[in-house]
Amino acid sequence: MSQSPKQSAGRTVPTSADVARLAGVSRATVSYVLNNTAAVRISEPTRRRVREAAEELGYVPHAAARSLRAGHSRMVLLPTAHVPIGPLYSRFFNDLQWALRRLDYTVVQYGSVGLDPDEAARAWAELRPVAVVSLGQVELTPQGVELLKRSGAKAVITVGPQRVEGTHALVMDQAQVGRAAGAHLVERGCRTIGVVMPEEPGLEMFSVPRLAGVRAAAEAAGAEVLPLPLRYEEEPAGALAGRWRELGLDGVFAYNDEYAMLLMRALQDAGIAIPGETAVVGSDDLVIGRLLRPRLSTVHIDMVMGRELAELVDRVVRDPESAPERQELLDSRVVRRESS
Amino acid sequence: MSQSPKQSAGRTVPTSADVARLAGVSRATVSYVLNNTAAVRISEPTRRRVREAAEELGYVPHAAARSLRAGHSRMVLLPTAHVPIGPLYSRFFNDLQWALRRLDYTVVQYGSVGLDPDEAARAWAELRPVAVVSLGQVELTPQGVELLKRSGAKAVITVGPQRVEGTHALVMDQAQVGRAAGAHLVERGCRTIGVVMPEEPGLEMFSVPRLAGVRAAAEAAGAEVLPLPLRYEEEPAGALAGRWRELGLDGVFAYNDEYAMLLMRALQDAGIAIPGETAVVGSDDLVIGRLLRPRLSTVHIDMVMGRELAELVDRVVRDPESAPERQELLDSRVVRRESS
DNA sequence: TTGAAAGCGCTACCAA
DNA sequence: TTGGTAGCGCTTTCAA
Repeated sequence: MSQSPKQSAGRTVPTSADVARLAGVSRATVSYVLNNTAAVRISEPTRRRVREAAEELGYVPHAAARSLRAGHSRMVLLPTAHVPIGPLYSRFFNDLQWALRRLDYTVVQYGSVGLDPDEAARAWAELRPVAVVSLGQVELTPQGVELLKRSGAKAVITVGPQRVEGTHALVMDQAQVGRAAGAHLVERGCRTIGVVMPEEPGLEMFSVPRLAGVRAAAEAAGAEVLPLPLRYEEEPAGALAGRWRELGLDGVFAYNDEYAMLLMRALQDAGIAIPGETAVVGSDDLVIGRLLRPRLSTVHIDMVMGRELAELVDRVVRDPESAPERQELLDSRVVRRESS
Repeated sequence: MSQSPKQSAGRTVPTSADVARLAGVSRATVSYVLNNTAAVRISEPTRRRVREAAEELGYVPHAAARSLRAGHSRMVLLPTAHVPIGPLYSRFFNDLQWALRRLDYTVVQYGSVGLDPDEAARAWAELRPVAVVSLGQVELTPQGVELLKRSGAKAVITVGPQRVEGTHALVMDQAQVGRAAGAHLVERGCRTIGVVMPEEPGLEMFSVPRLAGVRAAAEAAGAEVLPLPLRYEEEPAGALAGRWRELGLDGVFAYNDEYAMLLMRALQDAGIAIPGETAVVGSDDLVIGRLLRPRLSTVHIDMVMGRELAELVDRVVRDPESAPERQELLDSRVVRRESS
């Protein structure tokens, strides 16, 4: 057995035992001092010696060892996939992380692109997170939830359009966004309404319920709805605009402001008058929506704040029974500008 | 109560010992079977018994215990902050994660907003990652690097505008972007060039070198450069446009296409002719840059691919001496459209 | 072919 | 006020 002292810079990673040795105390004392354990009182000179030794060695506690010993971690795992979800979502995401860290959780995003739902759940479970907060970018099955809970997760929370068995669900009723847009278009007199469906993968979770919402609102008023698959590029937008008149649409809900901008530009280039010939409504109320002319009408979405969600996570971790299983958290309203 | 009490709340997380007991073998055998250890041969019936037991219990290995025992992990840590860096970066980021997982690393993003550089490095070190890849969103000091290496990180790689002592650096020379834009504007005849500097925090790492690049190109040709702080909102853009003529600018590099769009719209609303009175150049070659009229000229950036970086990470992990300490990885060129 | 047991780094209980 | 030490879940050496 070759005991090679071949650590990267020749030295080995310092442990609490090294600190104890250098300070001339026991490992227990080191632990007490560095964790400020309230139940034990250590003399000031000893404290100082321990601190100095730790400093000198560049000692950093080993999180895995600590949580192994403790039997639990404070890791909150956020599964992510690359879904170009826009500033709204990413702002929320950031707030959430910040708020969780303030509550003393270690927040870790786990990129799960290309894993199937059960593989993914297993990979997360290996890390033994105390909570998993799925923002709906990655699918979560009831089996996955069960596995996570079995491996110690106190809270499994989903934020998204769908309800998942066994989780605490923060429902974002995307259909509501579609209903708002649909109702608005109907009210503006539209009778045949197109709904842009992005072809980029990963957006179905949002686009499908939004379409359903438009449908509900439109059909209640006797208007027709036509889904319009579209890739986020100039060419397909131009092609769609090219056959616009044969589609006979007098209104369109364009998934979000970015797709709306793309389509609107293509329609204008094709000589379609907006809103005269076709009314256009986007969603998410992005800054860019105000840059084209006519200014884009949009659905403004009020999202739950990251801090609130962080508090929910904390509450569920402390007492899994304490929170409602399901909570609505999205509110939306149409901001009418000039394109509708 | 409709739930069977046995497997709901009070149950404990199954360990390899539980699997061993259920299968009627030792823990060692469980480990051999589940890890397909090549050095040991286990009979097929035993293998099956172990697998079935693991399945039945929903056993998931404990990553912390495993890496504690192994003395190392395969975790690659990517520090992140919320920097609205655009699709270019986020695409790269995603590719990197995917490629690293294919090389059997566990990729974890660690949100580090609001931590100072040394706190952050310490927090990362606690997780004992085998590699840290900093995409330049979070600052890394030489002390931080030293700490990480001391705690076992084999590779510390920075990707960004700056070189950091002790790391393998993949330099993205953002100044080059500025130089390209500056040279282009000078060539179009501009003599007094504005450079938009976003006021949103976190972008200085990109905006400052880009400004320096424009300066270099402009001053070589005897042109002047004026920094223009700007927040990403309609109002400040309008205000800037309002005092445009007194600034006497005949060209502007607008940081990126989004800021360029915002500014261009404000300038047009203020009656400034583009490119006649002022030429506008953005950066990053985003889709939206083609939606306004005139179409936006931009600096197209070719970034290194995530896969290449993943391979570099792997090489450095396996042999820290094997790779060059510094490598250029950004190439840029002006795409002239109509705004310049 | 399988089992017993040591030990990774840490904390918490109990003893001194 | 401090030290000794068991044991968290896992892998791996050595023995059977």
